[in-house]
Amino acid sequence: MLEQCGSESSIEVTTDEDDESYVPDRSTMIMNKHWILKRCDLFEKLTDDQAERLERNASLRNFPKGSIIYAPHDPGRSVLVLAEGRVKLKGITPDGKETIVAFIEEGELFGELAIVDDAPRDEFAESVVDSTVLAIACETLFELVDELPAFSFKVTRLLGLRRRRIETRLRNILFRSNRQRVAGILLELLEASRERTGEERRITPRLSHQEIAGLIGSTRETVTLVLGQLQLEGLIKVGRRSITIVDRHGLSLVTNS
Amino acid sequence: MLEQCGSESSIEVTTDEDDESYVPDRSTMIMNKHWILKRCDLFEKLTDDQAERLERNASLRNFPKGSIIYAPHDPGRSVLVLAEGRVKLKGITPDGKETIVAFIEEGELFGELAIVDDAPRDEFAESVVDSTVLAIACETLFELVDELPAFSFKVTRLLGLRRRRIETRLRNILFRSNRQRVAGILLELLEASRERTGEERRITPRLSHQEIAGLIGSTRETVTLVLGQLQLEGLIKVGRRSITIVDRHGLSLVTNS
DNA sequence: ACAGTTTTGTGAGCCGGCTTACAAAACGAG
DNA sequence: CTCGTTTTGTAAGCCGGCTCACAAAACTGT
Repeated sequence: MLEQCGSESSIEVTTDEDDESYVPDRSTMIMNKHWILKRCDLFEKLTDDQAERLERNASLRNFPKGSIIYAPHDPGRSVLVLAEGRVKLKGITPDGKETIVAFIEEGELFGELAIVDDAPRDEFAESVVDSTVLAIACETLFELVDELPAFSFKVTRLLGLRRRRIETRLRNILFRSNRQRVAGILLELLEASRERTGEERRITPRLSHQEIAGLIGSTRETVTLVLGQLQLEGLIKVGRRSITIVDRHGLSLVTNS
Repeated sequence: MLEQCGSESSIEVTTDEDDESYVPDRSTMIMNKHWILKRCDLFEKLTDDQAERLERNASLRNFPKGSIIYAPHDPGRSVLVLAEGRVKLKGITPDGKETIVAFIEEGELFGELAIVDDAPRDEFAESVVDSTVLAIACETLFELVDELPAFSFKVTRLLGLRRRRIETRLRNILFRSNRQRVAGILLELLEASRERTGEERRITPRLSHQEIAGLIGSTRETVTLVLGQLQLEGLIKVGRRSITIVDRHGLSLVTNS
């Protein structure tokens, strides 16, 4: 369990060239920085000139499944874009349980609090599958913010939206039973899911019961139990790392007990 | 308990003139909009021209102790500055318990997620003492953001810092015992406190045990109990609505059990 | 197909914290 | 000073959820 690999691999922008960890496998061969930037909606509206400047100060790295991209107390002078894979932002409690803050999907930004100040990171970023990450130096972003007000606003918006989400999550956890928490997190995850099968919709970041427990501050066993109940009640369908919401409205009734 | 007054009083900017709720009592007599803006560090660097434009599109209102400034599902087209008093941002669980998101002190901004999009509010803002609030229309802020990049960055920074704080709070609640939560929230509140008595420091927003419970998702009785224990152990001193941290380091040991 | 790993299922037992129920302080207003 | 309100203190009893302990699937790589 929890093979906690040492935090020897802090990701920070150095120069463009000496990217020793660049491994030209099937995916990164095809992928270039420009293509990655265009795929991230924060950067899609940039001019070619601006994009190019960004690329010059960005470095691409590969992270095998389960490796730590950054850890608490790491400097945090770059903002990261997930080019491929999936990343888990988490904390570790003193007794070793992992509290999951968020999942990052392809094309999404993370570690963006580095923009705010130069405080160290206060969470782990771990690749849950083989991932490739683009690191952009904060200074480069500052230049962009200065000359492009629209871009600045997009950043503000991103921070704001994520804050709203996490505040909702906090309210959905305080004072609520485990049953309510599970129903709540399922609905929350459903928002971010696009996959649909007819009327029913499946939670797209395929999660284990252990991970769900990490999201709501519960245990694996209890989550298994609650999911079982919800299935019996015909609200959801569960499979291995797969949850399909059958009765969305019924679930929202459960959250609000 | 919880006298839930109806949400008849949504605060939104109308015009400057017809401010029917303007009551020129001892405090608002002295206070003018300009003075209020200058006191909020977000606006302190504005030119006189900009400040004046802001004032024209801002409206001042008084809220007696315990009134609702805005409620969930309210439009949310303004950003608010607390000129005087204290405001509590909270949610209400289905069974009537209040989950406190944050306290707002004089000179601080709140309801600022209106900048991000025009989604309705998703929390209550309640004045815990008689308060006067300045409402600024979002459109006015947008103009400012466009022409003043530095201002834009300040907003981003504000959102980012608050997000970091709330993420920390989430991690400090998940998987943690009530004892750990109390110790954690005390340290968190201490950060925002300036009041000091020699070596010891007092939590400045004077909180009741009930409110502390609302912050960490616990009950009043349990909080009373835990605070009693912590006092016995010589880590803190408790009085009526008053908590003084004696052994800060000892407390941080408690949080990380 | 086989061995090892990951994920899920299930149950007994225990405990922290919630509930309920009072009561004593401490405070504020008149 | 007195009455009403707010805040805090305390304790018995109960229960949701955690712990611990296995075991059966389901998936992975070889």
